[in-house]
Amino acid sequence: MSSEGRKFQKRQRIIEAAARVFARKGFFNASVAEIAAEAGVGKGTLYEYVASKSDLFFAVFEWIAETSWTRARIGVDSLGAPASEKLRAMGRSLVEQWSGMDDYYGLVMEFWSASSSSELRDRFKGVFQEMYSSFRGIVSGLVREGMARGEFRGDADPEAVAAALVGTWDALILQAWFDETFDLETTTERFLSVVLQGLAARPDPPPEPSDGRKP
Amino acid sequence: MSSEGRKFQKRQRIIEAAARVFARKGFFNASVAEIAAEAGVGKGTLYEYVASKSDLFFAVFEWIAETSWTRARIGVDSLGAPASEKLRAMGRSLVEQWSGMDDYYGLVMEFWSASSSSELRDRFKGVFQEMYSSFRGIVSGLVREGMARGEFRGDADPEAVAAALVGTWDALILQAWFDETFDLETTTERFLSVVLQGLAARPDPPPEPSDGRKP
DNA sequence: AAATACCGACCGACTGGTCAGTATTATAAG
DNA sequence: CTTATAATACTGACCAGTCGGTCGGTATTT
Repeated sequence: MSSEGRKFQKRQRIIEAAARVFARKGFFNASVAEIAAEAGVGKGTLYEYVASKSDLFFAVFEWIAETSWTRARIGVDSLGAPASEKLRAMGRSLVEQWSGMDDYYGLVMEFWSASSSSELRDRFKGVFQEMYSSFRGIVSGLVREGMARGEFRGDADPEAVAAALVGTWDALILQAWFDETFDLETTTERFLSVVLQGLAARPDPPPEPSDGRKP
Repeated sequence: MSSEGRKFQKRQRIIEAAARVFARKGFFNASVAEIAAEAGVGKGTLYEYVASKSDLFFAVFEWIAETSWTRARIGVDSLGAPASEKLRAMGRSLVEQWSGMDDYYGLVMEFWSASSSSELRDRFKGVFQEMYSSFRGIVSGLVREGMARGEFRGDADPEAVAAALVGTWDALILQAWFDETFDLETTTERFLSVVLQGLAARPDPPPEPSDGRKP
């Protein structure tokens, strides 16, 4: 393997080791020495691959954001399905994904916290905003699709629904993380049903009245 | 004033000073010396009133939790109003409250983060769970009320709706915190409308059709 | 004059980052 | 293939600085 490739790989090893340690201890309680040990390298070596502890933390953030983001899109591609089905699939896939990320969830807290103070704020905030915004974009796109198809009411506000829905998923996952007795799947599913019910075009009155009479 | 009372008052002064400093700097970057200075006392004196930095942090947490909790209940007391109206009022009051708490919002991050690592985890987690659970209780109570009145569909799941709704409010407030261009009021209002629409007993959207005819 | 409240210099523990020196690998020459 | 040499990778003892918490002594109240 090329020298470049090896360097990259070792850097990645360090990042993943750091992710584990940061998840266990939090940013401030994690010492660089411990991270180096976890990665199986000397402290000095670690500093050959990252510029500082903060940089390392940000690299971990980017890595997690990247992987979780690519995974998050699963399920939206069921072509031709009704928008409501796509939204359901999306919810399921999100919930499923995060349920398997227990180990790293503490990191997310740490990221949020970092994005609200410290010198890293701006960098974190930017990535966060970007991520959420793309995510909202997908969801609002689905809502619009449903509206265009006549599946959803025409007077819905796609942006508002998307923002809220994304937020709800987030919050419910968070809640499940806090309270292991919380039934994430069921709650997500049922609430989404209510929302979809609220979004549905009126099922009762025929969309094309044409019963021969006029008001 | 009694010696007891004065002690209590000075402790409170220290707690509030700590809240400011923690909000500015975060738990780890805030030094006890700075907090003492902000409170206008010597470091040694501070330690007459709190046992440790961690203790102080937890005291701040309890204080914020207490005050924000008491404020959060505003608006639910509009007796006799339809459940949907009460829910709307609740949403408004929450949004309004947190919009005014900008200064302390960073603290919330810090609390979440603390509740996911460090020795303080269990204490924080407990209070958080308690708070959310009571809050969900109020909301699910409102939903049940609406169901009993025949205002909401009979097959709704009050727990699920409550959990999700509380989560949504949280998440939207968070979003507004991250993105100052975000229109919190409108989004909250519109999404709640969708949800209420989905909860409504009759899936008959127009509130005042009243063209004189019946389907 | 006793008791209480207050103070900040000081201590030990710890940490991020550095660097002089060692080990390993790549390259060149014989 | 072997040896010599340059280059790269690696290491952990060490440094400078910070911080939570203590304590002996001073000011204030009772």
